[in-house]
Amino acid sequence: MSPKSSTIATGIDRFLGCELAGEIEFLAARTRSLGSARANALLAPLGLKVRSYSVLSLACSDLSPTQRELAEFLSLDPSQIVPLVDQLEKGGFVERCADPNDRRSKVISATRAGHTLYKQARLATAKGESTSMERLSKVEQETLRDLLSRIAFMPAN
Amino acid sequence: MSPKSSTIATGIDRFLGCELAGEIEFLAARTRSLGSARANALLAPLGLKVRSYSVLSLACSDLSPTQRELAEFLSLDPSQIVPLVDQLEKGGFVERCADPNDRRSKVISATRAGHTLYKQARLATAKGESTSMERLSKVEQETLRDLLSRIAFMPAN
DNA sequence: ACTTAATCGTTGACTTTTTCAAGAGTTTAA
DNA sequence: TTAAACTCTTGAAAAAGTCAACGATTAAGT
Repeated sequence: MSPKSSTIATGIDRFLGCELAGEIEFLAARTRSLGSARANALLAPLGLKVRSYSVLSLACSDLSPTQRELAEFLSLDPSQIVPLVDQLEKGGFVERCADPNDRRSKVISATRAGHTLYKQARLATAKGESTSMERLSKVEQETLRDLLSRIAFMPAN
Repeated sequence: MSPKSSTIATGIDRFLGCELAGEIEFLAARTRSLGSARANALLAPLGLKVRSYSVLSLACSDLSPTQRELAEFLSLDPSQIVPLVDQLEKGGFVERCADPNDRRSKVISATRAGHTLYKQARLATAKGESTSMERLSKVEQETLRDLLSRIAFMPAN
């Protein structure tokens, strides 16, 4: 047995010590790439992708997000939100409601069916996340979440 | 003064407590998005983007990566490496060398000019990274790097 | 040795994602 | 009341991602 024991050797181990592997932007990119591939696979049976899942998640919150807010929070162009909401609306999972405070905006809220779908989808992403994090202890997982959230919401400056 | 004091209010603060904001995959996506936008802006004067910078970085290591290895390490399709190396080669920063062990492979290595360019580029990305991480202490930064690198290199399973 | 299967870089076609400018309707400020 | 700013939407164009196939080369099976 030339590789250690448990996991499959990927062949990139010899790059682990290189300078690039120490840059958080690179690490974040790889983390996202692996994570979203996994999440997409788990969400596919529900007819969702990571993007549409994210919109559904916010629509299921009690925060009544506008499309503009969805775009900013999800790091997307406002024009990218349109087809995402279109598709969820077509499936009957989400509704565009008039914003009482500002008739320019449209507030996205989940229907009953949307909430039901989200419950299942959330289980899928939670499963993916626990797979991604399986090499970290519970405490480490919370630390990671905290540190990441502190740099993920920096103002544009 | 309605916003606190220092930093610009982005308007997404009210979403910080939502369920999605607690998912690492989402946090990694936002981190990458902010980070690569900043890095691209800093690398642009050098004629590089994050992608080409990453290839150059590995070419400057003493690891003699093949294109296949570059693809795997950078989470890209092998066919995406081709134009990246083409461009760097055209600029005289990188060379495709025959792999003595396997004539199918091509080893990518940096030229003198490539090393020079990389030194400057590395300064740019380091500056971007320190901006990204400015809300974290030095110890926290190292913790984040360690935790992320442990989940960023999981085997495919 | 010889055939078969697998791998590497490359190309080309195709889909998806990203980016950007502009338009119609609405709100805010002057 | 006009002008400027903002929201959603559309459409076009560029960039990125996916995938199958090819020639050249290596590895495996017999």
